[in-house]
Amino acid sequence: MSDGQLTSPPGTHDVLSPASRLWEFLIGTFANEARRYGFGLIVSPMFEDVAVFHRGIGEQSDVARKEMYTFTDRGERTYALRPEGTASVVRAFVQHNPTPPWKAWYATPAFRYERPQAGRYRQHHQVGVEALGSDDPYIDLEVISLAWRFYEAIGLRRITLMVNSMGHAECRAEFVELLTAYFEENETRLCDEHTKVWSTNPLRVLDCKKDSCVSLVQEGPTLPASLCAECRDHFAVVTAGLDALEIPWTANPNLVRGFDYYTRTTFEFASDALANAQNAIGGGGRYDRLAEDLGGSPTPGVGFGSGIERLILALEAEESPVVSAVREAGVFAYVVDTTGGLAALTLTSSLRAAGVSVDRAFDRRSMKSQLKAADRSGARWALLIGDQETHGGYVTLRDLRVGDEGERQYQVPRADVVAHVAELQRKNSEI
RNA sequence: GUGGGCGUAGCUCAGCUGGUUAGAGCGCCGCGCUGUGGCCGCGGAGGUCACGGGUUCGAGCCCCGCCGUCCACCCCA
Repeated sequence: MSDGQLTSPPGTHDVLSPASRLWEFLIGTFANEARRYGFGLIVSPMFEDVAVFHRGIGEQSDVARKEMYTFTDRGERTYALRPEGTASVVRAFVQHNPTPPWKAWYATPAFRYERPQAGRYRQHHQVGVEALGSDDPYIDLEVISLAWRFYEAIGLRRITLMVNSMGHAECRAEFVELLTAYFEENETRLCDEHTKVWSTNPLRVLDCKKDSCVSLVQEGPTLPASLCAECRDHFAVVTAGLDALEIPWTANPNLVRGFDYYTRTTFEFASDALANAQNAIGGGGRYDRLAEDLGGSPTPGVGFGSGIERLILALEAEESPVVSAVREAGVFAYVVDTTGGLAALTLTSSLRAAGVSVDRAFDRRSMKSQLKAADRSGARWALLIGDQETHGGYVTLRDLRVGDEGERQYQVPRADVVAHVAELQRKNSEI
């Protein structure tokens, strides 16, 4: 529609109910899980001084080079919409200097200017956690296990966890040196693309999918071989911990991820149900230099983020029963009032105060029409109030999911209705 | 940034080699049933055929452009 109709910008989407119920479920489940692990919610600005991201994710990263939404405000300050979650959380940590270990979770949009396609959008959404102030590998394990338990809780089954260690700054630098020397010697064996651009970010070649790069990388220096004893030990504790928690994992020495801030532990979760290239549903790692790079005192950290849109794609691809179950959940009761609407006003108010989820009709529609709306709402019960009920001082309860006409309706005194329906809802939720 | 497919009703789509009032299913509203949803029957509302040009006696259909969308590459959530 380019006929003047205003629409959402390219690569962005409106999520309406009932599809958004899945979002409520995912974010709500993540919030519960994060609280259970002792993480507190952080709400921070969706835009930051562009330096936060340049110094954070690295100026040579693809995201910083070509995908950032940068703008200048009226005060001539240069900002960028956040392309990912970690850098701004660490900026907030540096600014407020909370007592470590500091554990924060978030749910936020993230913005990247790129061509939209399956599972990739210009505005997508992530839930995630960051833990700052400890380099203990057991805190890496808290982050990874939180992610794993979260995926279990939302019903994902076909998830693969890949782990790797980048080493600390010296190991990493040494590896990059070895890699650079190796590529210089064998430049002709790189794929066409990387022959031109490999030197800006040699690590990128590691996850190139072209045959030429793949075979070259296989024969070249490896990250594990470049790790110092301390980094090797750190990684060994992480993998042993995964085994102790019975979380299946595979080592992937070529897993480097897109942001430059990673040190030591890196990991990524992929869905086996997603066939396309966008099968990563979450990932993260350790970033022991990031706080320092953003002007704070040296503070190690580890975190992870997961894309909500990707989680939904993965659940759908698995044909998870969770998807339909969550989408079909509606209100529990629906008030049908053919006496004008005042009775529905007071009854819905009392029911809601008692914790019952209830909807009603408006516009003085016919009973037939209101019942139709009740049916559509997904409500289990219709609460009928007509002239008979008003005069008799009762409400008729109609079970909308019973087929047998004789068994589906009964009357409850007006004074008892709220308690009665609240009880029905309580029993229903036990099932 | 590069390349390809597709834009017809709220949704999913049909529309023959260009031919006169543009169709279906689902959804929506109403009626059959002056107090009762889901099934059934009947009726109704809803479309400048994305947009702008062009060719033609005539364009939803052909050509050009443009926007959007989907998909692939790069890379990621």
